[in-house]
Amino acid sequence: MSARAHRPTIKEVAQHAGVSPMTVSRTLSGGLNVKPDVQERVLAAVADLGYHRNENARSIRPGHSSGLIGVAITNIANPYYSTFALGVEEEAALTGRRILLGNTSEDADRENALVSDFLGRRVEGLIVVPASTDADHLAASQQQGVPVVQASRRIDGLDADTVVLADDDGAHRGASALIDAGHTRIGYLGNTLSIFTGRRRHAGFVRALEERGIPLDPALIAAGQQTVDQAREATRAMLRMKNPPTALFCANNRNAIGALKEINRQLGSGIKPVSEYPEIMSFDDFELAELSPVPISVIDHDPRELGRTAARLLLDRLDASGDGGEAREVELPVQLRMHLR
Amino acid sequence: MSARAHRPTIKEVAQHAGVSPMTVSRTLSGGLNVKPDVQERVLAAVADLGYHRNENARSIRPGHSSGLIGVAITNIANPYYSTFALGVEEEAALTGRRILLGNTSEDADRENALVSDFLGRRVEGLIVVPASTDADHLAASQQQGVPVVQASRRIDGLDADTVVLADDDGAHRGASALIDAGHTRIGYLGNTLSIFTGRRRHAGFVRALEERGIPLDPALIAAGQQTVDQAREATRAMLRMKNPPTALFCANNRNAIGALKEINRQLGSGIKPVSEYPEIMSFDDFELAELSPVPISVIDHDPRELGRTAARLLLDRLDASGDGGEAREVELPVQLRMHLR
DNA sequence: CTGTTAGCGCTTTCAA
DNA sequence: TTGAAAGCGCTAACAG
Repeated sequence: MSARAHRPTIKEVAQHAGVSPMTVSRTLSGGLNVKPDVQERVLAAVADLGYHRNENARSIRPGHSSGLIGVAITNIANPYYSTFALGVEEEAALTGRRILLGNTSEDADRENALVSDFLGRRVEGLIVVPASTDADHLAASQQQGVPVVQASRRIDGLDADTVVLADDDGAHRGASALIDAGHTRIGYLGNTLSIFTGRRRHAGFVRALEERGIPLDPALIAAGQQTVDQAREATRAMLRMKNPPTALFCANNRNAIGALKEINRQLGSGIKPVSEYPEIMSFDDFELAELSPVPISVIDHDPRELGRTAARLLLDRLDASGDGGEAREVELPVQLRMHLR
Repeated sequence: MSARAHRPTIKEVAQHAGVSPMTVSRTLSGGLNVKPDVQERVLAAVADLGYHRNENARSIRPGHSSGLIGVAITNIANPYYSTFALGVEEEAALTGRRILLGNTSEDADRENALVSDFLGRRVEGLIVVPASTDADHLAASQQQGVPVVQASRRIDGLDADTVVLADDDGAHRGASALIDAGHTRIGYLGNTLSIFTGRRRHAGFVRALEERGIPLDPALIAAGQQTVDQAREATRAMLRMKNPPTALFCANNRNAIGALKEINRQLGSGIKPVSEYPEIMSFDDFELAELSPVPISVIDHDPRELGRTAARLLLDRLDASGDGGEAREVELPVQLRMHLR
């Protein structure tokens, strides 16, 4: 537990090795034009003192960057986002970069503060799952040469690289499959339409119904649940209807899990047989979905790949050093995995 | 997508506001001894130029620190660890600090490299879920005045603040409860005994059996599964025994989920009724545990609180500025939630 | 091959 | 209340 409370500097290493700081610097940067035996002495001194080159000092020199990527996501604890973060981390680590991770809790103000803080720490770029609908802070970042990648969601009017899922297409295919299976009363559970993915998935869902001439019953639309508990409550309300839905379309894993929990709870009280509960279509796969008492189909995708792709878009731009051109937009495909009655 | 590729410095702000850099610095540090109207002018310039104080440059000045906490965990995608990371992030954010997050993938070399990198970036402290059994790199960090908190696991011979779960006690209580319920053939599924928690939970389990005079059948001990798939395979092997266990003790969520998946799969083929499958005791709660076809009891705890506690131990030490004294050891309690046949 | 000088962006110290 | 000088740790550019 003893603390020397002092971290050696390049000067001390130099002194220890009997050379100038420049020789230490050169040795640590690959050793060009440093005699092998001198290098050895330097490295020995480095090891002796436990020296670590100060990256912050380095980063203020012209031509040097921080090696930091700022990552702002809405909920670290949600497996979808943590897996996304893993993908970013892995890809960044391949180039020796590290991630500064911040949680926005779906709060635009916190996102603003986070981005501002990240810029102060001289991140090379930002990867953001926008909680905000406002482009200003991110546009400002780009104007200062700090590229932004928006992942999973897109902000209107932000001209930045984007990677999103095929939300509309996936939802459309999922809902269509339910209709194909004969469902006409399909409940919708999703997060608020003010969120990009919520809006797109809802749109795909609605489009499928319209195409097939199925009337849209407002009582069957519950958009606004951000948590599992809220989703459970919304499900409860829907199942209480005199003419309840025969299928539930869940626009994300929080809502699917909430629906499952509620159905499972009601099954426990044994009022109705399983066959009278709605089957489920979930946008997002999740662990243990297979234990569902009612058939559950999944609109599946890979959040890790989403993270990797976001990182690659950013790293591309960093290595292309300079403007790099047009904002790119990637839409990752989703895969429908059916499991119906 | 236009990039000015330039971030304003304090000098430019000063020029823009018609003052010296010092006045800008003072204004940004609270405005002591700066006339209000001058402050206004400075802040206007800051806003105009989109200036963000360079924290890296700041941090190299004596007396200033980076405001960075290095967090190294073994698997970001595991909800247990991501929730842990959330706890750390929240607590760090309360003091204006950010976290540098790295994934070790349970690899000691990667942990070493990560810690080294973190030290180079002048983190104020480290929070580590050790993948390594070697104390050297972390001890070295402490010697240089960078405190370390080890979370969830403890490394022998590392004199650092520690927060762990009541692994032994929890496992002991869980196993005892199974024995109380009449089980004598209890299968053990856990990760390798070379990992701290694996060892402790196994020890608590074994102790419970020994206390009750229940012989330890080596065929019922499977320690070494790190992934859900490995756990599934181990479960399969155990259920194939001619005299299979009547209960499974799962030492973490990966193993519990693997066991559940295997049991669920076998149920699908309808060879045996549910009642003939083992019930489960899981160290770690997890989402949708309640959907288990067999009764599942849980040794529950709060990974977010684990993260918060780890962060507080570290922040305490940072704010106590100086050695701060003895290494502290916190053992967070676990809670048994029974659900048996 | 090695060292000296200068300066990155910032703030502490001292002077005005 | 403000500014000038100096230096944090590091490394390009230049000298030797």
